[in-house]
Amino acid sequence: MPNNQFKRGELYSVINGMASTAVARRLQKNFRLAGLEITIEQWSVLYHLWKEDCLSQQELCTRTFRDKPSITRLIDNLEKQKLVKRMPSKSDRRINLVCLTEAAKELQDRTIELANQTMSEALIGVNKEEIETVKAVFQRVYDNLT
Amino acid sequence: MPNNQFKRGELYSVINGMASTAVARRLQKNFRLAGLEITIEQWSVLYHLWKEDCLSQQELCTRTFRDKPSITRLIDNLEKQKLVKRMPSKSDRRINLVCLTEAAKELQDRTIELANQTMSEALIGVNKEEIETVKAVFQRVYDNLT
DNA sequence: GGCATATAGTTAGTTATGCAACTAATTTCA
DNA sequence: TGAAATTAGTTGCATAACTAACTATATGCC
Repeated sequence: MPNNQFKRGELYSVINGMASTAVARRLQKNFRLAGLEITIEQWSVLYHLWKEDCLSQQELCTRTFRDKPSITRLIDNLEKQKLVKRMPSKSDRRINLVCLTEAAKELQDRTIELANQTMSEALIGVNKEEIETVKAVFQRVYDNLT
Repeated sequence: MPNNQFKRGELYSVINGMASTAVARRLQKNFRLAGLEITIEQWSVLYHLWKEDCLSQQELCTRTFRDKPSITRLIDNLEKQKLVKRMPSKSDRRINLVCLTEAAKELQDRTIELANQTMSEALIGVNKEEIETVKAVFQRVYDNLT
């Protein structure tokens, strides 16, 4: 495999510090400019709940690639802002179902519009095949390591 | 441009949560298993100093894609562990030059070996052109947003 | 039934990130 | 020359990350 010809530390720097944080910072900034007081981390949780409401915390861990304490505290903060509510599951008393409030549902269109604008800006000059390659590589890296 | 056919939130999830943190977590774990008590963030600073010693904090901001307070505190912690030392610049008294200690120089070979192993594992089944595409896309995204 | 094991979630402690506001030194330029 | 603007670095505050250790509920199996 030709991997050994690659400067790995360089890719490490790139992956860990550059594009993801540039996108995240810009999206966060756009939220702020629009007067929205949520963090991108909180938004990424809401994003999954908009696709499917009332997920367990464990399910949110899986879908957002976070560990349990991180989700616990993100949900704590989202609950403080009255954007989600913890509901006890009836079938398994260990489980909290995390459900959207009306306020969170109203955020959906505005923030997704901002995210789309931000991603459009970020992806100027990047074609579809390149995006597919990035996604495939990331999936492969993730699968290799978990 | 075909970007509008792409589900942007999906890429956002991928970029923000998946591969980079999987790589970071694995590298951090490998450091721990080897008995090395440094964080990957600290390592990424050392990595740039191994390439060129005695950089200013501002230069480290640029090279590691971090802001000034982050570098200030990373250097604080590295200094506590006696891995770097702040040296006042003679030509400009505003500047701290961050220089490696002997202890940090001894870490270089061991940790770079671990990073190479980790990246090899992460990149199994990913070919050179795909890596080049990822790097190019990330550079483009970064340039688009900064 | 009851004990061992697994799973869901929380808490504590340390590190890191981002922003805003600050000090100190340097540069610009009228 | 000297005031204004710029640059380097620090500090305070809030949020978020990971690990390890914890509680509570559910499941497996003898």
